Amino acid sequence: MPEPLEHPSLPDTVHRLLRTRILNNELRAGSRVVEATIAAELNVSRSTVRLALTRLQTEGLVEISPRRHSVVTRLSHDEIQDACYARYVLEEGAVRAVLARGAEGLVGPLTEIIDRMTRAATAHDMAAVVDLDTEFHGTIVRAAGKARLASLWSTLDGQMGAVIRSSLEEQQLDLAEMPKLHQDLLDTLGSGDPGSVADALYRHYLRPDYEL
Amino acid sequence: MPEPLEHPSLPDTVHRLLRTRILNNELRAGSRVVEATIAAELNVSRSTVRLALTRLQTEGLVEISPRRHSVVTRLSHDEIQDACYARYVLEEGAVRAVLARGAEGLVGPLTEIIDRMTRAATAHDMAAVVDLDTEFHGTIVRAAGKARLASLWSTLDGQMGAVIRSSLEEQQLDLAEMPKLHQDLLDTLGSGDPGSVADALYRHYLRPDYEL
DNA sequence: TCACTGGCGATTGTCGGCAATCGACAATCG
DNA sequence: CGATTGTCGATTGCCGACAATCGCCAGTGA
Repeated sequence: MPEPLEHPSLPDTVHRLLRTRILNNELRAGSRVVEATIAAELNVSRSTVRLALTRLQTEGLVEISPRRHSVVTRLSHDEIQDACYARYVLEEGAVRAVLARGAEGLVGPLTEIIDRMTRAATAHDMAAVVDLDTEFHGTIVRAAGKARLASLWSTLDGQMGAVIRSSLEEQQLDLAEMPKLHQDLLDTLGSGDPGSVADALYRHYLRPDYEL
Repeated sequence: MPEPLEHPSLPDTVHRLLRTRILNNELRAGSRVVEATIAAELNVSRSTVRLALTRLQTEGLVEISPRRHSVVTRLSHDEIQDACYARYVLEEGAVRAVLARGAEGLVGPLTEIIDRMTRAATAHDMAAVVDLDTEFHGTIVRAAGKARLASLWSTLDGQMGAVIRSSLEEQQLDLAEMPKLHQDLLDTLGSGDPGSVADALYRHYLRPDYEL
């Protein structure tokens, strides 16, 4: 299978760069993002930055006010819950498909991710833990073999990274808890019962007091 | 609440135009789409067309091969099923939220849509029926009050229009059946049981032999 | 003092141009 | 004669420039 050699386009690169900057809080929520400034800094044209920004907009990471300027999205509590619910719905749909074809192949990779997460957590490496969280859930979603589902899921990626970060920072969540939370999820997945996995996912993503 | 007066940007307009052209099969699946040609025809710049095309790409309506040209997506049977499953998952998630807060307010609007659909079906106005189908489901999804969910749902809009059209054309589906199918869905919705609505939705979107 | 108006800098919307890269076909070689 | 290479038109990737529009603020008059 001769892989077609992925060559990232310039807007792709800019998009990814800005994205990580936002997620690392180098670009604070609420701060203005000016096309020309970024363009000059990265030494690319404004059009390129522009395209990257519109992508970030569809991901919900920046808001573009026409004719005015762009702002890094500041997620309210409600919006966070909203994003979490969407993510939950998508992942539950994926899990149902995974279970229908048997989840055995997943246990190995997921366990390995949890191992790495444990190491990252003891090292207090927050960035790594967040990445591994994405990898964990992404592995599940991709295993469903539903391309559109996975693609929708990944558009929520950025926001979720922000969500986890803020949860951790507000100490509603302990870094050390993360591996355990995912181990629980994996255990439920092993049980093979779609209903209980759905429940576990719900608890994983949403607080108990969340109202539908 | 002073609505900010939506002024569609030029790319927006181009995007919508191309979209309807594709959905109306004026731009056939598989045919090439050349930026410069469209630009000249609509008397706008290539950059504008370009932006519209990238949006269509994220909606899965065109495929852009880097450095080559763009092609109107030709959906294989599997891809159609894939898109349908994604749509089903999202709408089920929305319905659960709707039911949790009571679906009474929905019955009126949905009945009215079905009425209009009946009239359109007897008039053999396929385009209208397809539009009303999206309106029906869109009304449900928006009623859930989950912004992200609705936004993800609407990115699948284009593809679903194509799906319905092809189903109708292949005569796996009769135009006259459409209102009845939606009435069934509405009835189940009235029952208030999430499980049975989920089943009904599944049947609505997917063939019985669909494998998860 | 305060509301309003008009100008100014800042920022985005749109544009057309140049260079890079592609596919197709012709020319060339073994 | 088949395979490889060189060339050419077509098309996109990226760019910088100009025009439109915005928010801000000083100036004006009541």
